[in-house]
Amino acid sequence: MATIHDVARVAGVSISTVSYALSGKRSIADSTRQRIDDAVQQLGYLPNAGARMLKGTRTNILAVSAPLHAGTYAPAHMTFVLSVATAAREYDYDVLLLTQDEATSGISRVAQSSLVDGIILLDVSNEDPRTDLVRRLGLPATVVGVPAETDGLTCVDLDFERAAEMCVERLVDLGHTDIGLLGQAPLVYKRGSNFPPRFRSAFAQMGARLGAHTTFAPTDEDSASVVAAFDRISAALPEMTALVMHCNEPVQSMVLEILRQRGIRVPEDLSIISACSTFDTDHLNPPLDVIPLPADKSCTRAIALTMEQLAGNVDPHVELIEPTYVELGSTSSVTH
Amino acid sequence: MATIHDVARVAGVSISTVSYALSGKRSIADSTRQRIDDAVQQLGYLPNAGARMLKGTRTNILAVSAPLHAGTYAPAHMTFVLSVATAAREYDYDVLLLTQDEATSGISRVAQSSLVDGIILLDVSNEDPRTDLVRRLGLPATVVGVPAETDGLTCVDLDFERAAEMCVERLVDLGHTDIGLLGQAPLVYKRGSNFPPRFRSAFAQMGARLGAHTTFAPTDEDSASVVAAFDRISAALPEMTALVMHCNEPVQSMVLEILRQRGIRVPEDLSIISACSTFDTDHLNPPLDVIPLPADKSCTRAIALTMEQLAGNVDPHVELIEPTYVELGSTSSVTH
DNA sequence: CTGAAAGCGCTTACAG
DNA sequence: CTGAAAGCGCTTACAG
Repeated sequence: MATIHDVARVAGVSISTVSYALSGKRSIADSTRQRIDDAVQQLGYLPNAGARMLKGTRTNILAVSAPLHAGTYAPAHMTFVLSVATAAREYDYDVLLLTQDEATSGISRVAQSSLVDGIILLDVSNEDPRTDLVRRLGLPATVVGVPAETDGLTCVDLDFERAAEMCVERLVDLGHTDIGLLGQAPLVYKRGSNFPPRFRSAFAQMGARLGAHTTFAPTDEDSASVVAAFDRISAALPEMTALVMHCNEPVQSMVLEILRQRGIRVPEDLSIISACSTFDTDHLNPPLDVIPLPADKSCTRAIALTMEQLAGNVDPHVELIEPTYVELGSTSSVTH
Repeated sequence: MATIHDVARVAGVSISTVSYALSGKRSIADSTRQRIDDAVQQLGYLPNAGARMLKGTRTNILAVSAPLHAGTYAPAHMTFVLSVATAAREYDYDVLLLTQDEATSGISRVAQSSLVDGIILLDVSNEDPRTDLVRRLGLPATVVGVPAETDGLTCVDLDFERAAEMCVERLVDLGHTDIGLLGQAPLVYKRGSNFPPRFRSAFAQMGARLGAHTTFAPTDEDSASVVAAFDRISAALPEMTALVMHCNEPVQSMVLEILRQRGIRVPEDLSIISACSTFDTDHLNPPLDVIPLPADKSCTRAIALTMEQLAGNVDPHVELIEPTYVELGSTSSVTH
């Protein structure tokens, strides 16, 4: 690989001039800059990453801690990881992947060996050991999600409470009074995962406030569980005219299949909203009204907040992204 | 962060002794080693990554190039990325994630800046620009998959041809003579993706060799497409008694749903084999005989082969993993 | 068994 | 506008 010395030799200048020309940290004569640029081009020169790191300024690497919890929907998870990587590149940062057990233990390792400048935590639960770790290490970090204790942390997430409220408000506006909520895997609620319970309780509270009857059932991803959960909701709410689904895409498909089999029409017999889906719902049959979970927006923001911290602007806070409602025709007013 | 100088001071030795004690590259008096270990422990010392890189030996980072092609099943893709990361850690390597457009362009960048010691290519297609890139750069690399031209490359993959043959052999052994093959998304075959056509043609050839009638249909992931594809196969093969599914898990579920609706029993009316599934099929209803696509095995092997190259043993070749057949009761002999 | 010193490839005061 | 030099934190011949 070409070094800065090679470039300097070819351009006929000193290495410090090359360095300054590349960083733009002091003015360079046009002719000199031209010769340096040519030499860089000709040699395919790129500064040695190790040397840059060693000089102490920046490694230009971010760690992304991405444990894959049971019950987490892999495609959604993947979307977040990819979004982080893509957003990081906008700031000339690369992303180091910490998964499985290393998702926690790797944090100290990469921090203490000065391999990374900061870290992004994905899929945090309420009591997540990783939050204490980043607090203690004091390295720039942003949490995607909202753990139980946010003191000293920078967090960004969709406003799940608001999303739940928007669902209930819309349906009540349309005249619905009996509204079901189909949730994620039971395990997800038990594990102390954060956003599903947040959504669930905001949903129940808003229902109570607006005088609607609501009920909730979690479900695993297999079709037997989905049928059982749907039946539980129907039994608890015999007059149900609307269903909010805060569950993974395969489960949403299965529900639509069940409705088809039973001759329940959407939205004539049942209004449906897909809440916080990572993926488009317009290829579903029928397409579903949706409040998207904007992975790219969360991750872009998470990276921006981390860059802020790297610039020295440390200001721990929780940033909630306002949900948007997308109408695709799966809700209608109740016809008595 | 503590440096090697801090450790040396606390232990009362020189930095070279610390370095040798840590690397084990020369013998150290027990008492000295003890004091060094204590100091390391006490200070939480970990060698600076940049300094290690700069010394030129190793960065201990591997890049994983993981473009997410349209039509690629994200959970499967995710499994491969995670498996690579986990396998790399066994050799004390971290993984840098290159995705999207950077999956290709990032390769030169990280290689030329000496950020990584080697690279793993995921999801390669027949004519993949990344293969030429790694050939040209000459850096240690392993391809998971088999591109059209493998000269000078180290590749590892499941033996898809053999897997297809095993499916046909087993079914013919059981007396089946009319066997359908449900494939992946049409796009996948058009794009020049590698393993789906490999599977498909080996399937057809083995069918012809053993005197079975076979037919093939690709399908997208939505239920309308799946129904259409299944109907096409049924129409082409009215006497069909066996179906091989080389498609994503959601599609497999949909097929089983179709069969249920139509009263087609598995395996009494139709024997089914799930080919090259990344995930378990035992939660399906019914569980399906399967030839698993062993992501962990491929990735573990890919990492091992890359480590070999790093050790100087460069020996480009294609390594095919022997498929295994797992019986779960979804196939039976034909009863005339 | 241990230490002093060179050098990896950069960045950035310090000098002119 | 440009250059010579120190130093980041290691590893590894070279010496003893």
